Amino acid sequence: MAREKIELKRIANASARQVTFSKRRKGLFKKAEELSILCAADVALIVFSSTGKLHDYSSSSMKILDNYNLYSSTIQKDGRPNPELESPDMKKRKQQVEDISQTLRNMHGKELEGLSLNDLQQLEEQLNMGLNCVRLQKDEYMVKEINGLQDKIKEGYGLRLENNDADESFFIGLSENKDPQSSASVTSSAFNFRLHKSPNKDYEDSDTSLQLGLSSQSKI
Amino acid sequence: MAREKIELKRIANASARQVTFSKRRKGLFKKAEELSILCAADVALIVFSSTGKLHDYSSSSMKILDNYNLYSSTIQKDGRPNPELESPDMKKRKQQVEDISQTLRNMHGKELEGLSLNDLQQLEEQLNMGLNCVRLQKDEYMVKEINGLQDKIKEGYGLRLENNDADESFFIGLSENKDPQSSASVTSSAFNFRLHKSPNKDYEDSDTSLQLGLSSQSKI
DNA sequence: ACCTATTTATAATG
DNA sequence: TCATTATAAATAGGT
Repeated sequence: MAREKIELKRIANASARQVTFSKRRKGLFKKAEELSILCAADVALIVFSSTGKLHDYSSSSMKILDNYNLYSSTIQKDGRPNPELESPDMKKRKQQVEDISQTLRNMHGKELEGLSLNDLQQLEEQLNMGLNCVRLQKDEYMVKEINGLQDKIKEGYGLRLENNDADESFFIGLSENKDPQSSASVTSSAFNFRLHKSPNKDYEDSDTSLQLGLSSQSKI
Repeated sequence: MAREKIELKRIANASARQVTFSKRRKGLFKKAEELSILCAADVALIVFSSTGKLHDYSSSSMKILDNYNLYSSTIQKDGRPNPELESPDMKKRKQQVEDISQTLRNMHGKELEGLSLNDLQQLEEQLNMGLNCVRLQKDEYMVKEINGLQDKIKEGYGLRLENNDADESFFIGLSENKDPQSSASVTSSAFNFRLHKSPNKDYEDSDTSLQLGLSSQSKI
């Protein structure tokens, strides 16, 4: 649109390229604004010059982007996001991950050095309560399993003995505990069966390396 | 740029506005691409029509935006981000928070229903190990404190008795344990002093509501 | 930065 | 949406 038509390819001369960049960038931003006004559209535009300088425009209703998410789009040449220009939203999310991970590491007994005595006692209490719940759940699980197996065996008995007087004393009487909070000090009475474990290791002393999170869950 | 000049304001007629939107959007995207090619610039452009439809362009070196962060910029009119158009990066981060939170809830003995017996045993083991570490750290903390106090008292004695034969049998002999892993089964030997607690509650039965995370840390 | 010949974009219309 | 076309706007090259 000028004295002569130019080919659509990178302008070789660096200073000519810079001049053209300035002119066309201005034009592009103007057109972006016109579009947003004339057509009531939301427009957001980011331009990096070849020297790396950032220019951006966003229409009023997208102004939120300015301090929200648009800056999170500012990827550097290498494809990594620029943390300087990260959105507050992403920053918040990252901080959240960091905080929870720290709590989780503490619950695994790691990085306790900075904690006060009060923190440590709270932590101990939480771990104790968690442990209680887990043991109760484990008990419940196993009680169900055992009852199921007993039912199966009984059934087999019934078939073979044609519903005659089978020796019921074979079976343990187990009742399922629905409410984990109802039995007070279950800690020591909890089953401690070992499954899938080599028998020569004591439970409390197991040197199984600390698993941070269960198999299906994220690493810290 | 046409038969006649138009005023820079929202086009009143809806269908005329739609036509102009189509034409000008096409022009804007063309100019954006030209700028990126001619000037070796990185350009990213997002346009929402007034009907809410999304159009976007990004130059090749910003293509990363397509599956990275640009879509996280797509805020809806109400200012909330649209989860549909969230960046994979943000999705990943959110999932991470969700996963870790789930692990943390499990460690607090919550939402155990879906876990297998194996999961429950792993969890129990982790909690046991964490508890050991926390108790060791607490012991260490208190041993230091006690030693410090004893030193202070000794000092006072020394001043008052002018370094004469004070009754040293008053002091407990305590050694600091630097390595938490070195003493094997500390669980039952750990101190269980209660600080900042009402004395009428038993430790194991405490109905203190479950605190998810320490005071300085995030809620789940 | 400005100038201006020329190209390009596009408003109105069909 | 597509095509036409008169006109406005953008801009390449020169200063």
